[in-house]
Amino acid sequence: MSQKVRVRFAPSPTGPLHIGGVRTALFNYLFAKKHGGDFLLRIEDTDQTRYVNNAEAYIVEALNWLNIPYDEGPGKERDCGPYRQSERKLLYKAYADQLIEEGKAYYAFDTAEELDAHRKDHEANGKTFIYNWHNRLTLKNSLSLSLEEVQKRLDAGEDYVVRFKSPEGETLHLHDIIRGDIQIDTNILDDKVLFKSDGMPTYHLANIVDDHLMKITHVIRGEEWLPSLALHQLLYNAFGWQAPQFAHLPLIMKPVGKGKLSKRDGEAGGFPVYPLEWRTETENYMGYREEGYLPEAVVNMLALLGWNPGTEQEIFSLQQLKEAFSLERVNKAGAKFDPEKAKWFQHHYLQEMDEKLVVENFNALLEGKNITPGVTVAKIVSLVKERATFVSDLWEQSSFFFVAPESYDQKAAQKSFKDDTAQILQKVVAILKEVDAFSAATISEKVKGWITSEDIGFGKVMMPLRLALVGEMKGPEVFDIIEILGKEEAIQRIEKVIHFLS
RNA sequence: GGUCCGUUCGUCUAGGGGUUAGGACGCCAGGUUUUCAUCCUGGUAACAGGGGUUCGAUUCCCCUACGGACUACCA
Repeated sequence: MSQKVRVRFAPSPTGPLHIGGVRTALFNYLFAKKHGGDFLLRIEDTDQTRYVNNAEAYIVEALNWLNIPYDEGPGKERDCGPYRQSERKLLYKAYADQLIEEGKAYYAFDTAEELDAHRKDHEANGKTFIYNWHNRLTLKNSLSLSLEEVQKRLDAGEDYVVRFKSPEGETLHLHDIIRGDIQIDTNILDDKVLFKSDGMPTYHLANIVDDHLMKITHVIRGEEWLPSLALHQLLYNAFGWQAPQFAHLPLIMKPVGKGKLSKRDGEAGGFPVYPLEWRTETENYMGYREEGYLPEAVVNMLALLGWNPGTEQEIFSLQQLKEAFSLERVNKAGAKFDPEKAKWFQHHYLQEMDEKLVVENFNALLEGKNITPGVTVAKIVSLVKERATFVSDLWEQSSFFFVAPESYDQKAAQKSFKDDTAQILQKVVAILKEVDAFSAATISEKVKGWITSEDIGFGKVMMPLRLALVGEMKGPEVFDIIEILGKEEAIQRIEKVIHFLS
């Protein structure tokens, strides 16, 4: 008997989708898929003044990149479309009118300036101006004005808004899946504007009407909407509609300091706050995708920010998340974002990634540096991959394979270049020349055999050798490096040091 | 200011009337790597404070403090 689960992600196209919004979308998606339901995307563009052109495309692209596509929405029209509120504009007026007819809402003619003056006035006295039962009769609206006066203003085409008539003296019993029972005294509610003078509904009206029409069963949204829950419930009651269930997600907070995560934190902390890069003439924000994060890493990291499975498992594929997710296990308190943990997830998923794909990506990077990728790239990748968090780290870890060292790390050189170093390296060159099957194993065997028989000491050979090949004290096994470099190149690099020392 | 929501290691969190309060990230140490990193092992570190209730509270209740959101003809 239970109806099909339908949830929606309803962003406002006012700019790039913030990581907190991404998580809201993700939780909606996971909840829907867990219950075999639908995940809809609805664009809430009722504020024309804040509309940003590419924002919707950005949102869609971000969801696709993260592999959390919507079942219904712009471009995927089904029975409940259109899915942009601006395209549903005509629909809302009738609902506002219905409430007016039933005496549950009213016209208000107060100008923005007048209301502003009231607010300033109250503020000056340390009070807050609330437009509701206690003063609505003293303001300019269809409750205080005569019928004729109201009609006259309407006929004259005067600007008006429609306000909801919040009830007086009731206690509302609300329920939130995450927070439990909440009680609200309706006396503190204000008569929210439902319909604006520009002919557009406000969020509150459009949201309730659309959720009802789109048969939404669960509203999963950010905690910033919790204070509006009472109004929304009241609206459902006023229309006589069954309200969906609500779940208000905790916010994502700044890694350091106070407050919720904002775009500025990303710049300050050197980490992305947006899934995708966002560039306009005046703005330029980095994105997880462009920084080299894998979508799996971002999804996994976000899922565990505010939710946990109750077990000690931390690595989750999207499929596993769909199975494990539940709103009951979402936390109540806001979570500080931890860029370090994000990197940890990313490191994990890079290691899991198909190595062929890593090689492909790295090849592209090499081409960008005007280096022609050779057959050795696959070997190089497998040798240094484990120490990389991003594909771009691969270069940092392996550049010496492609570019011979121009100089030698001073500290290391001081330590390992001794009087007899040139002589020792001379011998190494001689050994390398003799090796026919040029593999790490045989080279290693020959060189180590020689070191042991001559009782030279490994450090005296290996350290300068590494410095000759790499230029610094880093990198994988020396003999692996020699194999990949090849006989000729390896010898050349060693001879360069010999020359440098003499 | 008002309303609502919240508070376990530095951070993300598990737990829940009697536990050596568990895990992860980070950090530190040791091991591996005759390098660096990875990796492995170990370590550091928490129940905001005060009152109740109780034989016993970190767990339940109240207050305080602190944090957060909201308080637009924005969403």
